[in-house]
Amino acid sequence: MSESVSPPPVRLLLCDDHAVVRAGLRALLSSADGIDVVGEAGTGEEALALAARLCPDVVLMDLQLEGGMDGVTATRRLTEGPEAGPRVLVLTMFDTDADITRAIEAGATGYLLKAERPDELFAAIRAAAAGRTALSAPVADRLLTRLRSPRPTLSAREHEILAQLARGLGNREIARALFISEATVKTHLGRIYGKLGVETRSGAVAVAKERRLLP
Amino acid sequence: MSESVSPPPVRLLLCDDHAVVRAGLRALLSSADGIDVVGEAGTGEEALALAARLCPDVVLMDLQLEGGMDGVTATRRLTEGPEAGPRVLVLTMFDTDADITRAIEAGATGYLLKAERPDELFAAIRAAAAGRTALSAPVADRLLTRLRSPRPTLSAREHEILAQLARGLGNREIARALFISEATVKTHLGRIYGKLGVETRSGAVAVAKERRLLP
DNA sequence: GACCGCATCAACCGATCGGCTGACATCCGG
DNA sequence: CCGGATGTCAGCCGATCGGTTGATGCGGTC
Repeated sequence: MSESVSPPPVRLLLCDDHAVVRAGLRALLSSADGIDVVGEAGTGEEALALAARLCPDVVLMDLQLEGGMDGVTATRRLTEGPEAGPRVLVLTMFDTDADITRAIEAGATGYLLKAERPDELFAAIRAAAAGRTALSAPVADRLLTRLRSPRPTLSAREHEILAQLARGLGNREIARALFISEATVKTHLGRIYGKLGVETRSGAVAVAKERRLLP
Repeated sequence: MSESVSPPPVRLLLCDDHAVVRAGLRALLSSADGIDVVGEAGTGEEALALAARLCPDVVLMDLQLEGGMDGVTATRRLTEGPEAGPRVLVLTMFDTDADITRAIEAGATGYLLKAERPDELFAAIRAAAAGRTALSAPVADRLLTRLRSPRPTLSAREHEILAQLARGLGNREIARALFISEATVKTHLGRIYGKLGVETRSGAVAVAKERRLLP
């Protein structure tokens, strides 16, 4: 090695809406070499404010946040903009296609599952600080599967239809809600069924909730 | 006080399917006086086996467990039986009516949210060890609200119907799946609609997913 | 300009759903 | 022993759904 002294520690900001989990992570990470937890946030807004003030190298972000801003939005806000923001490492419970996609599109440097072993977490944080991507094995799997057989994505209009559907509305009511004719609603529904691989409205709602296509 | 020496520490068993959270909790609790983490389990089955071997005073149980046995079942198994088993303190993310009810029915001594402050967690663990009940404030709120205006609860059979409904099955298919007649399915569905306050199957699925009445 | 995806609409038809009434058996607690 | 809750089943009917075919207009892209 050309380095004789240890490199500066990674400055880390925690963002998770569960205080217990946050405290647990802080306690856990304090035992890891080269990682300094410089702050914790319980909401997306707090994370943005603290990041601006503390200039951490890495933000460890949970995607599921209570209240206003969700983790994806917070990630986007942290990484957008011209100046070099912090790297965002997503740490979450779910390896859903939609979650992974949105997080990566939002600028996340890595995507880890909470089911991962703790030393993987340490390694991923250091990797993220160096700008390298870190993915949990199941996440990487899903990405590759996706690339092999690209999933049809719902159009914006189809999402709106789906949202109304999930409220239990009938075709006529959906039509009125969106200012279109009943016939159009049926056309959209047919396409949605096709894309989601279902045959009924209930099935569509179930799949939509499953893949978190709806708020 | 009549005690001049500190009481024996609480022997605690962790059960959570996320390794990172588990490690975090262990690290966090190691800083608390009078609490000894004697083991961790990642599944319900593991929790039962370890509890039998380690005889912990308290099991800290997550309700959402991957794989076979869910947290409610594990709790029931731990607390049922004639001999004095461990106290089970539920630590979970959701303060849903259904979750709370089922956990308490299964024999949980307390119900804490992961959003709680860490020192509340410490206090709750000591309370549970002493056999006292510990509830997070939002949980207690919900229980009281429930008592004031009792919600209609779905019967076991209605839950099964709902589960099939959420798979997108038609009445005939649900009937075949549950070995009953189509007429019966319709009868159940009608009652489910009434209890959930909806008028369509899609609405029922949406509400069910909302209230986490389904796995 | 031709092509294609997306959104829009119409009309039709068979299958299914939702609501209704009424019935019977079981089980449990007062 | 009787009521209440639950689970089971039947028949009826209007409303709705799901699928189909076919058509129009609009915005991009090659």
